[in-house]
Amino acid sequence: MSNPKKKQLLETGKSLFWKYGFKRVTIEEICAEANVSKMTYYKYFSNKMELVKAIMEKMLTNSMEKYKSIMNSDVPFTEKIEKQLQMKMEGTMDISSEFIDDLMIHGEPEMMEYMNEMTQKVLGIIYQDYVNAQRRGEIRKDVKPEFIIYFLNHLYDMIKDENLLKMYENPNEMAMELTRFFFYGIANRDKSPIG
Amino acid sequence: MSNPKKKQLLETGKSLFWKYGFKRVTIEEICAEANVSKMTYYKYFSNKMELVKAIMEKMLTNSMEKYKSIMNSDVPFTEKIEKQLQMKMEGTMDISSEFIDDLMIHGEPEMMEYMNEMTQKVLGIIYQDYVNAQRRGEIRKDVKPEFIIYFLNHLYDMIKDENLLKMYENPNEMAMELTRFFFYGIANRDKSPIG
DNA sequence: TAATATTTTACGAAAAAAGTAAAATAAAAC
DNA sequence: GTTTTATTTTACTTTTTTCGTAAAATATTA
Repeated sequence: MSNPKKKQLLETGKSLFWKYGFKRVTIEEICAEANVSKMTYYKYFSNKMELVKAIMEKMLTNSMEKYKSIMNSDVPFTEKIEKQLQMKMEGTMDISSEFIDDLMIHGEPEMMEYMNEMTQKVLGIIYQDYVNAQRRGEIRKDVKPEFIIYFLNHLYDMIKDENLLKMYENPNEMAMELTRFFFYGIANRDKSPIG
Repeated sequence: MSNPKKKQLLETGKSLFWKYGFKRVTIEEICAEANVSKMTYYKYFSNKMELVKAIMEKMLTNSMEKYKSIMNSDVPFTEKIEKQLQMKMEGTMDISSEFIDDLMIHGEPEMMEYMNEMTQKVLGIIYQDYVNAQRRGEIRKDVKPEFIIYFLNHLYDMIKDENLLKMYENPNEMAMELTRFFFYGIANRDKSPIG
């Protein structure tokens, strides 16, 4: 990041959004905390959502970078999955529940659209990874790649399902469960057909 | 608490205030979360501050009850102090930092006044305890009771001092330090003149 | 059924936040 | 040291949110 003022805004924004969710945080509050004037804020971001997006984007970029480095490493597929479950879900992708609440439950239409774009983008990359994995015989050959995409899309819907969310202590736990299910099905993991 | 609706409001209010501080929480939000209509809210509390006060009062009552039960127990004075340091400061008196921030830094004049009233009330009780303790020889005889009050009042001011606050990880830690200092001075605790 | 409590709807008033323009300062580049 | 560029300050208008209330509808209890 070249600009120090912009960087300050991104960092302060993130820390405040993480604590309170972005609905409760005002632009002026961010500016005050970041020691940046409101005018300068509007120079870089035309409104609050743009800052949210920028923060998301940055986070996603970091996240994807780590994801790729795992996927490109030379270890068995299952091991890659393990690493991702541990790292990506709870580590790098550490979205606070306050943030998720604002994002999902209080779903601003503009934000939802942006989220979908992002998701599609990410899915595209993940999709290719799974196609490759399939070619190398790392996952079952009799699974249609289309089904993978379909299911991943539904995973996204499930995350928004409050009834499902209730079953877990926090969104993270739910995400872990869904991902585990996605890769291993309900079969005993030790006897998984993947290997 | 007789009324279930009122109770709901107090509980939901507390949990939301504790998380976000009362500035960020709206009355309608509390109502929605508590499954109480806005009209019913205004039946019991004429505005947001009244709810805050009620919550504070309840908390303070519980707190004072425990305080008294310790002070009336038949153990050495130092032991009482120890118990209070442990329990009252971090346990029962568990005011969240978000709440304190709203209370102190963004000091609403109305709220400050209320806090002062409360403090005076509490100080009165504590003062008597110290007078009694002094009579029984549990604390130094050459300390003026007036000084105790004076210092306790200043303790309150110190808590508001941002520069002092910065020195500690959280307000609780600072409060502990101040209280310890108040009772033991800077002398080595094992060789304390109190006993 | 009558009396009471609670919610819904709908609204106007007040307060807070968003967003903008122009002048004043500060920082950097020349 | 002057000019350019970036940032802040001030002071405002507009928009949005929140507050608080009234009256009618619904639910609860006696």
